[in-house]
Amino acid sequence: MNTDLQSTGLPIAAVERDTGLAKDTLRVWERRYGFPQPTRDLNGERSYPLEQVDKLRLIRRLIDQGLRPSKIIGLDVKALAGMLDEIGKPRDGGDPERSAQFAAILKFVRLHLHEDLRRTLQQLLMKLGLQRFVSEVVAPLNHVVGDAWLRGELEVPEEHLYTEQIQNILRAAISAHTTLRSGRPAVLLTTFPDEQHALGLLMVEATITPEGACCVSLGTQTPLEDIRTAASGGRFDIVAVSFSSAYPARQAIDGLRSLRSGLPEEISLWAGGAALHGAARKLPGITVFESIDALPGALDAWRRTYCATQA
Amino acid sequence: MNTDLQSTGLPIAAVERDTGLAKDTLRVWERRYGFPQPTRDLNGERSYPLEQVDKLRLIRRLIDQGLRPSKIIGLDVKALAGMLDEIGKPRDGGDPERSAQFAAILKFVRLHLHEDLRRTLQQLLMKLGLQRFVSEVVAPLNHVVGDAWLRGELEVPEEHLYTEQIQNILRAAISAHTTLRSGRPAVLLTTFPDEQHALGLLMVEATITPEGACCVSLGTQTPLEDIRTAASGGRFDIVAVSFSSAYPARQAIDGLRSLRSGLPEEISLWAGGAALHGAARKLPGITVFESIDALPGALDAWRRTYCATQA
DNA sequence: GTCAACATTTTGTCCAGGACAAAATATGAA
DNA sequence: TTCATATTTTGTCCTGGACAAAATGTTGAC
Repeated sequence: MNTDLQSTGLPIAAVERDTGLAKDTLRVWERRYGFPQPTRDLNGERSYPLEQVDKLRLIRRLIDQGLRPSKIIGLDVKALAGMLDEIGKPRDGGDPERSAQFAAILKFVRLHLHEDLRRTLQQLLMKLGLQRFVSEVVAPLNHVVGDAWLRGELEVPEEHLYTEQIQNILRAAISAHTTLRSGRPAVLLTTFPDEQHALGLLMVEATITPEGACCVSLGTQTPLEDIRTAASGGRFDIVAVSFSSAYPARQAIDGLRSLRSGLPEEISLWAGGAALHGAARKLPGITVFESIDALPGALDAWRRTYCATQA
Repeated sequence: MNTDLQSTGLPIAAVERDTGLAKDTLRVWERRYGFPQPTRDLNGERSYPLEQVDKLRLIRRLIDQGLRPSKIIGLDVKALAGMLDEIGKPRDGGDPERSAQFAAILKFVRLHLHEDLRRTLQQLLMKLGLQRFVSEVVAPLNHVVGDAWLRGELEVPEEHLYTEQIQNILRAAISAHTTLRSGRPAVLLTTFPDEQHALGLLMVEATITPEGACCVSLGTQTPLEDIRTAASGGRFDIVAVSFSSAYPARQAIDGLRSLRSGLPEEISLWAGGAALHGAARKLPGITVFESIDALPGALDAWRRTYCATQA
């Protein structure tokens, strides 16, 4: 930990934490591509200037979007930011009133106006109801915030503030729907070991709890084997797993296949999240969600298949 | 990711994730102490047998408790488990009825009886009220669960289940106390970059929100510099930081001192958590909490100092 | 045209073993 | 006791080589 809050450069371990790039990767990039090019401190250890760390962050985001290091590592910060803009664009295009609201919310996040943020979200929740709030506000807002973060327009605490507030509102709303003790289906929610994002799980829970499903969330990062035993032992009907956009698609697919084969046939496996777009056909026996809106329909379908009576 | 759910040995990266011991550390222990002694796979890469990983986990826990690698790395699993038992003992010793309740809760956690777990906690919350629930149930339960986890009596998903349920209950209860728009003091809650545990923050929030404080949580892992700017820019009166027992004491102390010096004098800095026990005198200008029970008193003291009128 | 099989390049992670500063402990003085 | 100083322990960093897995490019069959 730096003794000064102001420091001229970060040690390699801090850069690893900040950018998510492994120490080995940072060193091998330096060797291969000549970037980053940290200065050395008195002990001959790498010290990364803040601008280089910023650029590394941008590069990291672009790689998560499918670009390759060698293609982009030589570009300057402006060009990288431009590419992220391009990628962020194809979204949006909804109701202009809603868009304006999103812009306002983003402003609240940026200016740390937590009161206004909370109030605005709460009002939207009241107006729309939980399910529409999730699909029409939270989901697109995640994209807006994600894009802003991608472009470096948000700092860490802003992103945290946003996530916390959304979580608070969703959790509160979910717990207001006092679930049926033994609602069906019983759904086990969690993520794979390298996935830290819990928001997707909450969105799922918020969408299907009002439909009478009985959700139990294990939070993030549950080992595969443990998901299997928890699902089998807990009389669950469905295991639902979510993946954020940064999660490696291959790892998700392999993991899901492996989990599917280890799970009793009568337990359904549901999966969704940005990492799985277009991967449905590679995952036989698994219900892949391209959008959160598909959840209620899938729930109905499940009930028609497995239950004589509707809930 | 392993293709098989069953595998004979884990690669070094998986062991790093599982045990929290850096790859470099694993390799240097092997060189110095002869343990762990992984087999090699076809590519000559380390493959750690599960028993060795289990032992590493125990060693990790003991090191977190202040023991040193060279003293314990040669012991067998049984001896290590025994030492953890010793350390876990000095707790307990409360109301026998309450102890029985804790044992029951622990059983629910172990057996994944989420319904019973939720119901029992909810009942205790109703009976005791939020503040007493936190100090008389959540705090000691954390110890009980933490000790069980330390001894390897709980698996990952059980620990997750417990944490999730407590979080759900606390968040719901907190949001029921619709905070005064501009309650005083305004408190910014967060943790340092290497601290992932959010439960401490929620406990603080649950304890002081009913007292009329206005809490904003940034969640875990906010960079020091960002805490500073967020606090200064957001008109906060108090910054509160929590540390779990695994957090390195030195790092906490250095970080707090640094944060204190970077923060305007009129903003108070509060800190608490297992990592800080007995560290109060090393932290002048910082309010260090040995127990969650001290929070309401400190809040009163703050109000007497900084406000003419009580809230 | 799509798809599968194969060849090539790119890329991340692993390895060894040396070095060294920071943390923990032991030792001695006030 | 409490402080300052020496010694040991311990985690992290270093270099530069190696190589498998992933991504991409190519070919040929359908």
